Amino acid sequence: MLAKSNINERFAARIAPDGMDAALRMQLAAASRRIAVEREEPVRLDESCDQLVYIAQGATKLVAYASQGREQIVAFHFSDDLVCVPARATHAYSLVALTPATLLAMSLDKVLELAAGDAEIMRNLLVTTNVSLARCREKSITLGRKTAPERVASFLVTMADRAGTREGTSVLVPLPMSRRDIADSLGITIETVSRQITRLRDTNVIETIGRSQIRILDPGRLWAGAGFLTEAK
Amino acid sequence: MLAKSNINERFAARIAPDGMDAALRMQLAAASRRIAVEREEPVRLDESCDQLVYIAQGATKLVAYASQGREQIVAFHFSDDLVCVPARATHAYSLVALTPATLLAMSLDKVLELAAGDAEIMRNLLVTTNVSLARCREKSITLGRKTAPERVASFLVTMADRAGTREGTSVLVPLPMSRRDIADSLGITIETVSRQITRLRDTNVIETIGRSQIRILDPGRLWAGAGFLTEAK
DNA sequence: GTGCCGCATTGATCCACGTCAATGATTGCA
DNA sequence: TGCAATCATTGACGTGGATCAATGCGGCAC
Repeated sequence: MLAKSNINERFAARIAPDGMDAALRMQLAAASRRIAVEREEPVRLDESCDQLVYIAQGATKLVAYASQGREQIVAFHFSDDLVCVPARATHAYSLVALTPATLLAMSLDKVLELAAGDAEIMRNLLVTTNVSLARCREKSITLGRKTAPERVASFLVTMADRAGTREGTSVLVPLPMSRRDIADSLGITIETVSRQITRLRDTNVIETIGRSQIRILDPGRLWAGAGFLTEAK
Repeated sequence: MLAKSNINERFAARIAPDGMDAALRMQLAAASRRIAVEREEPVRLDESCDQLVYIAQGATKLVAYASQGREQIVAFHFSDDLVCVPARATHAYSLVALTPATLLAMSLDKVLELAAGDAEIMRNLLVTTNVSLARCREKSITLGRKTAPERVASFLVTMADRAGTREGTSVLVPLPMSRRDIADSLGITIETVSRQITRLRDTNVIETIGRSQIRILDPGRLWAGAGFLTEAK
């Protein structure tokens, strides 16, 4: 478990790698709240304004809710990620832990106010937000226009890219989320996820290691089945 | 048609409403390129790095391409909007005009470099990006978890919010995009969009005025059919 | 006005994925 | 090491929206 002071330091280094003014560091520490959460525990946040959350340790999912109990996972986040949890809009959002996690939460407006004079912090927050936006857009394509086989392949390629470790020609990918989480992230059902993973295993594209790890044996074929298009039409 | 100098002024006012240094203004003008496009014309942009585009006049769509000619509209933009067109990722993107439009395009990195010392500009760009991110997340829920009737209702509610004009209890909504654009934005087919609009008209929720305008007669029922959920589950 | 073209609508059929139900495997705990 | 609970897999069947195919209609040019 991380001590509060250590978390604040890591957050400071995250938004200002070149160092931060001691006064600002203290103000940010005062405006932020350390939160420890267990697996599957939702993070209790102020929903009246956008919240900036620093994932000091662990992994989380950002979940959006539609009517009738439907859930869509909007993003996964891992250690040292920054995530903006939107204020209540036409849908409600919550941040839920995938693993035991230690977080630092604060109001985005408050951070913008405190760091109003610091262009470097603003720039880092902007770049981070832009990366989130780029990921969200890629997800829109997957959700809007891809078949189930392509969705699962896209997911595995993305996870391999974010958290995989190369082993010669193959890639070992940890899957810290359940099949339900994968399904809720891809806009399909757990049964469909399962069938697609089985199919990829049967065709020797991947192998499964327990429930929470897969090894990509043939990255080329996995990529080919993901429906990507890198060159303009 | 807007003159180049006027466009630059409006862009400056958009990212620095409280005024901008004359030197910076000139540097930004030098780093940016004015582009006029016709209806359905794709904007020719440098795809090697993220591009920041200011929509001075007109309306555009940001389109992402998947394999086999599938298209997903990631966002619509109107006058005075700022949009970041991502560099080529696992999918290609392009910005396409919905109406004749006048734009100002530049490299995002270049802007960040030129405005590196200006926290206020960074802040405005950050807030703008955060709004785009929030919209993209709302879209993810629609694409991932909603039925066709809910998608169309969500779309009309969103358009009413962004571009509608109130008329007593009803709302007049312009639809500058084709049925194909609506379909490509919602991840369904034009036929399904058409059937849903017909259904909404038959149940007196909306009325259609030509092809590019609708009037929402019963905003409450439209909202109720959009699958929104504003309170946490 | 009027005629033409492209977009939109409507209908019939199909199929990918959802749903429902049962079985099987993994993991945490005693 | 074995048990139980949970999670994942597999199979059978149903359905919402895609696809294919006409037909209708709005908007622009002349």
